[in-house]
This record gives sequence, structure tokens and C-alpha cells, in this order.
Amino acid sequence: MTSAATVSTSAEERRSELLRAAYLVMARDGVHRTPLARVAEEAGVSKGLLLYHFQSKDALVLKTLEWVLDTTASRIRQALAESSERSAAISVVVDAVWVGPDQNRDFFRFYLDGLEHQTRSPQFEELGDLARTIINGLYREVIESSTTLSGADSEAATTTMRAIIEGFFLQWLQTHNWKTNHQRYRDRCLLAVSSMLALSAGRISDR
Amino acid sequence: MTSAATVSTSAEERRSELLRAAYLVMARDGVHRTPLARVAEEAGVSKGLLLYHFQSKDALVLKTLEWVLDTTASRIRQALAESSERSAAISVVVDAVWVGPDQNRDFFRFYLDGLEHQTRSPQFEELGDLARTIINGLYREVIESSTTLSGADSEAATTTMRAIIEGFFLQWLQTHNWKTNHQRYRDRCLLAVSSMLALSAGRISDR
DNA sequence: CAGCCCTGACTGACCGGTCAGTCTAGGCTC
DNA sequence: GAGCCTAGACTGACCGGTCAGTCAGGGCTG
Repeated sequence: MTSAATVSTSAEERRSELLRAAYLVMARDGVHRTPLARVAEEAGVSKGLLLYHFQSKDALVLKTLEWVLDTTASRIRQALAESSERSAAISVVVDAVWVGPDQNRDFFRFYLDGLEHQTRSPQFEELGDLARTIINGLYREVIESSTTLSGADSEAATTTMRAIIEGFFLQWLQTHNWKTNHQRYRDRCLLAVSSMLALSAGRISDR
Repeated sequence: MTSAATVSTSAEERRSELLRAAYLVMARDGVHRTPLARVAEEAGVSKGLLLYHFQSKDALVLKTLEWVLDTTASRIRQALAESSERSAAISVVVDAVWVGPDQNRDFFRFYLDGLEHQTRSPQFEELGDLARTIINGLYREVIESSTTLSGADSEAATTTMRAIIEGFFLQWLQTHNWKTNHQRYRDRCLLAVSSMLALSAGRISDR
């Protein structure tokens, strides 16, 4: 059992290394601008190995997308767990989402590359559902734990919250000084999300 | 002069035809998935001609982006002009923006392709500014003409409005049944934008 | 008006390079 | 030594960009 576990773990670990390398270079340079050879180089490995562990470039891209989605959600959940106050949960999430210029820029561009693939290649069909499950699930938890919203109301609030956050990311990305603008857009984003949730909760409690 | 004008007009017209064809196929299939030959085929023209009128594929892509941004803004302004009521301006814009599933899907995917290019290729540096000028300019006009907001307040509201709209588009794009979901997301988007503007105006008038 | 020339839009063949995916041979581990 | 890994040479397809040359039209000259 130990040996089997070691072998499979080692294979898993190797795969993770490859995914990490793939994410690193593909997020920065763009999926369509990144040859497998470049990923292999980054991982210090041959191109053949990538095709050995993943069957095709598309498969590698898909796995990388899933990997980074999982990883990121875990990181944010972690940040959430470390802050005990329920009331400030929204601000904690928004802060955790807006980690930093470079990290956000890479992630979001890669996320958009994923969307490009999802809408044009059958292989990536389920990606939208996966992203929705992970992202909306996370946001909804936060909303239900820190407001009075529930049911269809929290579902609607979740969608709007996601729209606001991703919309701000979109605009921030189009900015020349994305490094210095990061804080400004994060603040505006937090304000918009907070206002929207306060309004939603108010509306509900008014009836 | 007549002949000179005719000549230049004809060249312009031809260029427009090429841009229209380029948009048609590139928006649907994705810039990186579209060879010049495919655009040429769509335009009923040789590949060489594309490189004759535009110097490179990148240049063609950039011009197409600018063309569709201009065209779309004009269309929306038109819709706005045809509705006389000032009070409903927001709902008119949102409706005009959410024209229809196919049109929105093509435009937005192409818009995202533009963003991908902007953040990765120096040639597309100015694209962010151009989009900002056109889109935010349009939204801001509407906000200032239909609310009491002005100055920094309308600027902030504009950014948030754009974030909400584009954020909803992003989520809608990730949906399997984007055709049938179009109306639902449009409605939610309108609600979110209206609420946000009412809240902003209220906040201002409260001080 | 007839012949001429020039211009510039346009074509299609072609080239050089790139890249995903294949294959073979070798090595490491159990 | 059997089976999993890994390397890296190789291939075939594809694609952006070049270039020589065609063709139509529109002046200009005599």
C-alpha cells in the first residue's frame, strides 16, 4: 500500500508540477501563444512528457484550468476561515479575491482564455458549469452566512455579486497602469458589492 | 477631384467589406482560430488582398476591433435617439446593448479576444483607451442625462454600470442555453443597473 | 479617336517557420 | 526483466507573409 501510494502520489505530484508550469507560462503569454515546448522548458522537462501525461494540448489546458480554479477557491476559503468575524465576510472575500496585481492579472486572463475555449471547442463544454459551481458556490456561502438572504434571493445576489467582481476585473485589465490601479478598482468593487447586498437585504426585509 | 474622391471612396468601401467579413468569421471562430485564408474566402477575395490593404493579420484584427466598436456605439446611440423619454434612458440603453443572443455572443467574444491581444501585444496598447472612451462616454452621457449625478459621482457610476453589464455578459456567455437565457440575464442586468443608479443618486441627494 | 503608358488593385504560387502530435530507444524501479 | 517514465528526434500540416505578375481603367499624346 505504501509503495502503491508512493507511486501514485509521485505521478500525481509530477502532474501537479506540470500543471503549475503550464499555468505559469500560459497565463502570462496566453494559451494560443504558448507552444507545448515552452511549457516543457518551464517545467524542465521534455515536450514528449507533457503529451504522455496529458493526451493533447487541449487536455492539458483543461486540466490546468480545473487545477487553478480549485486552487484559487481553496486559497479564498482559507482566508475566510482565518477571519473569525462573520459580519465582515464580504470584505474579506473581496480582499481575498483581489490578492494582488500580478496574481489577478494572470489568473483572470487565463480564466478568459478558458472562456474562449469553452465557447468554441466541444471539449471545454463543461467548463462553464465547473466554474459556476466553484465560484457561485463560494460567493453564495458568504452571502448566506453574512446576510439574511436565502433561496432565490441569495441566488440572484450571488449572480450579481459575481457580475460586479468580474466586471471590475475586466475594466481593470484594460487599464495601462494596472499595477497601481489595483487598489482603486478593488475598493470600488468592494463598495459596489457591499451597496448591492445592503440594498438587496433591505428590499427583502421591507416586504 | 470627383475622380479622386470616387477612387478613395471605393477603396474605403472595399476596406469596409473586408472588415465586415473579418468580423463575421473572427467573432464566430475566434481570432486565433481564424486563418487569413478563411477571412478571404468569406469576403470572396484572395488572401493577398487582405495583406495588401492591411499590412499584417494583427493590423487587420485591430482595425476590425475599432470598426465594430464604432459601429456598435453608433447603433446604440441611434436607439437612444429614437426614444424621446429621458427618464427611461437607462432601460433603453440596456435593451439596446442586449440586442440579441447571436449578436451579443459574437460581439462579446470578439471584444474579449481584443482584450487578450491588448494585454499581450504592444500593437494593441491603445485599444483599452479606445474602448474606454467609446463605452464609458456613452454610458456616462446616459447617466448624466437621466439622473442627478455629475462629476466624480457620474464617473464612478459609469464604471460600476459598465462592470455590471459586462459582468453579466461574462456569466451569460458561460451558460449552456445562452440563446434562451439571454432575456433572463438582460432582465437581471437591467435590475442591477437600475438599483445601483437609484442608490447612487439617493446617496448623493442625502448629503 | 487611337494608341500608349502608368498606376494600383488584385491574384496565386510559394517560402520559411512553427507547432502538435508520433515514435523509438533508453533508463529507472520494483 | 517487466513495466512505467522520460527524452528528443522527427513528421506532416498549417499558416503568415512575400513576390512576381495580371488586368482594368484612366489619363495623355498625336
